[in-house]
Amino acid sequence: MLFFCSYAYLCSLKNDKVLSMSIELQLKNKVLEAIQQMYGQSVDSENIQIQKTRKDFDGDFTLVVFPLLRISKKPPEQTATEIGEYLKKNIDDISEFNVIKGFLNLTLNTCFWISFLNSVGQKKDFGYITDKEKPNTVLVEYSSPNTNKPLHLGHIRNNLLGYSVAKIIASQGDNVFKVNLVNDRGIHICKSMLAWQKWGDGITPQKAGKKGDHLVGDYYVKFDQEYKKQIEELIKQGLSEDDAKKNAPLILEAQEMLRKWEAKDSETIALWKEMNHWVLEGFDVTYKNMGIDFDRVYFESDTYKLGKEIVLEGIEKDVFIKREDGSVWVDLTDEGLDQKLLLRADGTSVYITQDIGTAHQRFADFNADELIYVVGNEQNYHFQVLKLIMNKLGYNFAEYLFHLSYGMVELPEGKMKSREGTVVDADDLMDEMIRTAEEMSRELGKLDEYSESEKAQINRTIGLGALKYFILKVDPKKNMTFDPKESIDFNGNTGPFIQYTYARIQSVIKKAQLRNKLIPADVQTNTTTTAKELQLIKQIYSFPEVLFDASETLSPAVVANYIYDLAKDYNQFYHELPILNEENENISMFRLFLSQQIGRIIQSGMNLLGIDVPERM
RNA sequence: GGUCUAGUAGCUCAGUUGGAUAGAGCAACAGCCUUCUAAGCUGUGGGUCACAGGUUCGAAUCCUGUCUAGAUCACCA
Repeated sequence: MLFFCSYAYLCSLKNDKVLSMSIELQLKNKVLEAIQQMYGQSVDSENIQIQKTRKDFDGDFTLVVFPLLRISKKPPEQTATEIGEYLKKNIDDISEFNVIKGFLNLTLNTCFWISFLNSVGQKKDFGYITDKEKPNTVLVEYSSPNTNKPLHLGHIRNNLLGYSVAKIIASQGDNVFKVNLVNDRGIHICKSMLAWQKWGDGITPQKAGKKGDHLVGDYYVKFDQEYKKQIEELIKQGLSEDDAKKNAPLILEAQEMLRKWEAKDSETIALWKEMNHWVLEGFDVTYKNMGIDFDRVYFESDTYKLGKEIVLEGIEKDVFIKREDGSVWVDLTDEGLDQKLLLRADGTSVYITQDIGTAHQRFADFNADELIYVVGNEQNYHFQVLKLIMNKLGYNFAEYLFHLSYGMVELPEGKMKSREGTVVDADDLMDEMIRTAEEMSRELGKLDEYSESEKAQINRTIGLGALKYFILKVDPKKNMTFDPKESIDFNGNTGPFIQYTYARIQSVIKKAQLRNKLIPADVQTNTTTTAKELQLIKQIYSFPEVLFDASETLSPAVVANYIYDLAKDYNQFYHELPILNEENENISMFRLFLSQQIGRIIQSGMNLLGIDVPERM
């Protein structure tokens, strides 16, 4: 290598994991040093703000000098200039600087950036942390469906979030286990069982030619319809609405069925097993289609009694209160909440009782350090209470329970309502997305020369990519609207746009091979570059930080938006500058290499979102 | 009523330890394919960052209050 710069030098000395952040650190230390030298004072390092220079200004990193004026006792411009001169003199990688108001913009030399790019090329999983000193064991519990109806759009958000967050956390060096807690018991399950028994006439998924979850869902709806009729009838007979709801024969029968189930009545259990089996088979198809999976599946029918003993122990510890009627409560009024029931007067468990038990069991089963629940924001209160209770019980893992609370997916006219048939079914939506991808491909004539199976594969990748990206690009905690009439876009800030960019890069790489151009393992650090190319390298530089941030905030949206920006900027580069057609061989190789690295990052980032990228489209 | 979350362009969304002139996409309009994939690129228009105060060199961002929307406060899950 002709040129020599400190980044390459440092790389040869140390493991470069640390270095990804190190230039900022180096700058920060030098600024501290400069202030000490020039103004004879030491500052809190918090006051040294190094940030990336905004696109519309010249420079790579910016020091905000306003907080330092107190010490320099000089105007902003002068302070910035003095520090700039010091840094330029003392850091080899700084090639120039400029000052605008109180902002000191520092530019690193091209050699630094190209050396960095070379180091990215050598790394297997750039941005991943592979050698964390003390990896945590993290459980991500997500999906957690009820086995009485098929999955809908809300579950899609849950599943995609859980799957992606698990991957993102794993990328930062922790051991992650994905767990599913299937809610396969309770009154709602009995409702569809009862309706099937009454009106199903022995129908099965095979006979009906229908997925099991959909078939069972039909009977859940049927129950509701018939139940409503009975309520109306009773109201006509003069009952109040409340009484009618409580005394309708159907609900009484369902309750009786639940009692039989709990008493392990063999007939009831047999029916329950059969129908649950249908549903779970259906879910497996949906999960597989969606491309998500679990390391371990729990069933509520196994776990619903857990927690009772812990609650009873809690009474002895005086953490909980037992009332005269025998019910057990926790008093959270000091924490600004209410009293909460933990065991019914008849000694049976409620929902939160079970969660106390399963939390305990999860930590024990996996020797876990953290437990993340991916659950909708309608249960914020529940998890707040759960955490407080675990805390009161003295579990030190209480502070490592996290509720990844995501917002509801709403339709333009409001919430989805299964009773009103406005639910967007997960299977239907995925199918529709794939169909739309097929139509687009056909219209654009993109896949004409490929075989049917190749076409199907690519359209699937694109259709699901559009859906997944559409959902994951939104900050999890925010509610989002989905308009079924305006189908999900394939242009602009979308999954297919990013996939297209990836396919484009692969196409260039393939063409390079055809022209016998070999992509080098690294490129010359003295290559002439444009601002656009340097900007792309700087964006690559941010990737590790983005993953770290996404992992900390449990937000795939951070990754999604980053990848979009990267793809957008790459497309500009692609349009402005020739790669293979560039006459200067060094430059051509550099651009090819840069393209390859960006392709890798797009793939890596999309992978963390659970989205595949096609080699062509 | 208490608690929590959100409110940014017509629509969907970015903007995260407070920093420079608040950004994308969609939709609308005008351009760019004999050259590496036009699912792309370029340009135009579009804003009282819900509102009012406060904190300070500086606020979409932090604090207080108000308004709006949603969630939740069950011997349901």
